[in-house]
Amino acid sequence: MHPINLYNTLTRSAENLSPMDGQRLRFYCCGPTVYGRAHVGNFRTFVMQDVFRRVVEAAGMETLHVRNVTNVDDKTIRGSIAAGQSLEEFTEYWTRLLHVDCEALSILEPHEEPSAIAHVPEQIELIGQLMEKGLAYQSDNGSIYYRIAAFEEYGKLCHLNKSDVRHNADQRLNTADEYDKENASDFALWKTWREEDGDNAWDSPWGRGRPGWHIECSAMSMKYLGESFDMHSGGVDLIFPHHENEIAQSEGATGKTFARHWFHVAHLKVEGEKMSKSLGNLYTVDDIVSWGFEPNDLRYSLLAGHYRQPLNFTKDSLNACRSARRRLGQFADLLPVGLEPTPGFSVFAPVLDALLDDLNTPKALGLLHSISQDVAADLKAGKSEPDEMVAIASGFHNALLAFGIEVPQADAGGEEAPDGIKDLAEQRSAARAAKDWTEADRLRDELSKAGWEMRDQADGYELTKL
RNA sequence: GGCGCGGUAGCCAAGUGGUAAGGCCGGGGACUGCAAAUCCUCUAUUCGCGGGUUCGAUUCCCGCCCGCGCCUCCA
Repeated sequence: MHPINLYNTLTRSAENLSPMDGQRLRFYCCGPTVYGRAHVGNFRTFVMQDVFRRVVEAAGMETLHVRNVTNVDDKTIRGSIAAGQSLEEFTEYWTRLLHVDCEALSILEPHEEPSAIAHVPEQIELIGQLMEKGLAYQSDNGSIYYRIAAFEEYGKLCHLNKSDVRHNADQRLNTADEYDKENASDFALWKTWREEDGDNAWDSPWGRGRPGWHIECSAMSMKYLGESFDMHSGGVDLIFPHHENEIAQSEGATGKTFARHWFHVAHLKVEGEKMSKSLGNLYTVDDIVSWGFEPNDLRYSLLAGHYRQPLNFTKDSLNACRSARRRLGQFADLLPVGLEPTPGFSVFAPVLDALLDDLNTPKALGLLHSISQDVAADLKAGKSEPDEMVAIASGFHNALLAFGIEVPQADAGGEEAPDGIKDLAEQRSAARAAKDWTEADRLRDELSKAGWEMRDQADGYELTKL
């Protein structure tokens, strides 16, 4: 069992991480708000969280992976009302599509996937503890707020001094909500019912209402992982305020360290621009597929940059990654097939080392290519021992699993051509046999116009759908 | 104002106090009737700029220029 070295936002340094209980590495991932299709930016975070899990497991550790879906908030409530559906119906619909996309991207299912709707009692219980400890208070309008002045360590994750916080720095805040708080930086634990909430209200000791956003993650992570666990993660935008507030809620209530290690994934840009609804660049997995790429091309491209660095997502990068994946596929075709895979990375061990070193996926992918080329050169030069090849093929296979990358294989077989296309192809073969190049070229053009590419091979031809 | 990140070939992107991984694109070659695919091969005397430390710096230090992120509900 190798520990993984991972940058910890809390300490601003890379630290070794292994299960604190010596058994399973328990970690929590902040999932999406399910009010629409998840976009490539969301998936950068989810793919990196997935690679974290795969690498940790490849290093011989067991995991307990919890990823929530947020289904009680302004956007889901507004969306469900607009759609004329219950909040459950509405958010279950988008959760199902999330699962479809995750599967397409080879993202492993978390062991638990709790949602806020299903954990209202746990959240109420936690708020009650905070009330008892004087860390929360009820305002005149009935809502419950967290009293950050009472939590000494507030700001330790995002490294902001309370005095340095510029309140409402980017003018996004709805100031109408702000009057009832003792301090502008206090945040809502329980929101009292308002007209626009419709039927979405639960009874609590403080009246009908709904939980605030941050409390669900504190309640659910501690329910499934315990009051203290190994790692907590999400996109960088969650560092403040979401994760800072989770720490305040959880550590305030239990007096114990919440998550030991905080892992945050930098944001994705699209064609050099910030992603935003107004720019219309919140691309989805379906968009990528409609451009003619495979979801795995997207996955590869999300691993092509280091997770702590902003990554620029472009169609060019998808093209590059598709080619790179094909290249790996060509290598895979050289390896023996049908063998019982063995554990271990063999000559590909440096790939795992790079991944264990703060999830250096760009370096690891580079090594995957360069080692593959070395192996291929040895194979072609007849310098490799057949029994070595079993371990090497397994090592390659295991390395791909650690990335969650799939490579196209020659024997995968494409789409079957319809009869009309096959007829044209046969005619062209005949023309070629007769050395009638003009007719052969004409038929190739005709096939191309019909959407099929015909490639001549030594012993026949291959048809590929364009 | 506070905190933080980055500037490496046409593009993407690793990296180290001892002289630049890898991928894509592009060039050349093999193969092919021609293509495509594939294979082989080439492509940064140089790492934003200016100083300093050092036998030696892209890598450490200082200054500057440029770009970016966060500072209350966006992965």
